[in-house]
Amino acid sequence: MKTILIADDDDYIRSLVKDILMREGYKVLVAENGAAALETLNTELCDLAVVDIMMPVMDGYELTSEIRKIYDLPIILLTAKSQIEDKEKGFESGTDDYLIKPFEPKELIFRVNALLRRYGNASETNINLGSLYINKKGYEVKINNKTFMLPLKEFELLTFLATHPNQVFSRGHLIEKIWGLDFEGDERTVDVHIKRLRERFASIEKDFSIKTIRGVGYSLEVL
Amino acid sequence: MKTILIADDDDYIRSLVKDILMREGYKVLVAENGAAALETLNTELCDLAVVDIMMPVMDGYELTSEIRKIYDLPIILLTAKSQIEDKEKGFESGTDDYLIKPFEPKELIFRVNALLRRYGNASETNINLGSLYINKKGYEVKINNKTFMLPLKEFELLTFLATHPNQVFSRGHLIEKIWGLDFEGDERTVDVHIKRLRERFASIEKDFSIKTIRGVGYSLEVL
DNA sequence: TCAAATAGTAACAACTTGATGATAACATAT
DNA sequence: ATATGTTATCATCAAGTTGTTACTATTTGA
Repeated sequence: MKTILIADDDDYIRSLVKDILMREGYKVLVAENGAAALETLNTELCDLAVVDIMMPVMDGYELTSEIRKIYDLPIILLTAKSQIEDKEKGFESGTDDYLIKPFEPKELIFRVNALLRRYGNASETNINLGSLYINKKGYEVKINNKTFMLPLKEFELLTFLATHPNQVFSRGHLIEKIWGLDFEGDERTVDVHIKRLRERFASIEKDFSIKTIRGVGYSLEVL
Repeated sequence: MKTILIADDDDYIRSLVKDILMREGYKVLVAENGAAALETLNTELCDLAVVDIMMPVMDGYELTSEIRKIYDLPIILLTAKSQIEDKEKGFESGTDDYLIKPFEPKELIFRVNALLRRYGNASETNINLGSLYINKKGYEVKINNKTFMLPLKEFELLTFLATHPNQVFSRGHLIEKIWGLDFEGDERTVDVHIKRLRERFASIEKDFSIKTIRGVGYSLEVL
């Protein structure tokens, strides 16, 4: 699921945008000002930000510039003014798109979807879990910056567990998700792959481990 | 210089858009219909396309879908209607943005600039990736300043991989992008070309390599 | 404490997959 | 026509991956 950050000091707009996007199936985080927005970005992986221009202390342009310095996610500006100057200023600070208030929900949804389709997949293709980093597109696993090459099944298993950390999955569930519904084999197969993963990472310092919940299944536990 | 393709059957709009964008410093190519647009894309490297919805024979939606099958460049739709349905249809066919006629020149410029800043590097003529340098127009590859002359297919394969470093592509995907959708041949063909590339660069010092991800595909990994 | 249930492990064999070299088809230039 | 270079295909080999089995270890609870 993709995550969208909303930065707006206006309660009404904030909850309006939140409702629209949540109904569309996005996970939404809200921030009442620029500082809070930056803090949120620092702790959560976001795929896109919706930023209001008019905010006290740090306005939308400033916030956009600040975000651009560190993060590389698409930004939509909300503006009450339709003046051309605003558009230029917005572009200069690094906006990808803007919406003029009042806007139609469909309009917001279109622009969010369009930007995300093309670009916003940071949280979908990368997993960052403490010392564990997984790049799905590159089939690459890093632990404390040491790169591991895993066989496909082990990679898929680790990736699935890491997508839902601290959650226990039965062998049946894991087989269904990774091997597919038509897999006819033994559930012990999962045990063996878990073993291989543990073995592979045995010698390295890390802040996670694959835990066995006897009688239930496995989970990737993050300390 | 970035290249923009305009597809519109209306002479007036075509030359209007052309003027606006040329004044902004872009190289502009024009096509009077969908077929001509596809042909142009086939022979020229374009960074962005501005497509009118209302065109005879092949309308803007169709053209967008066709472009999407092969190319990966941002598309802006021009529409005379502001109906929501159009927006949805446009999104489904793969549009990145749209403009409602009549539009302000500044508005067009903003959207073109915003899209190009983020995605518009298709006509980027060189790639610099550590010790690897590729000049697309000159079909020239340099590694540590040593020049290599590659056969076309090898060049295209290397260039495609280098455009998306550290990303794994299936043989099917590579064939689609380099050989085209109508290639009927064996996927093993990719293996052979990969082998030739490796062989060719085997004796030279370099900070990249073509990695095999068993069961998935290949990626150009940069150290 | 002991038996039953459950999980961990090692070794193995079947299976996939990729690398490679040879070859033929094709194109191009001489 | 001939030589040269490019490209696709195929068969074969080598290597890596995967699932199974049998056995061991651990936990649980009667």
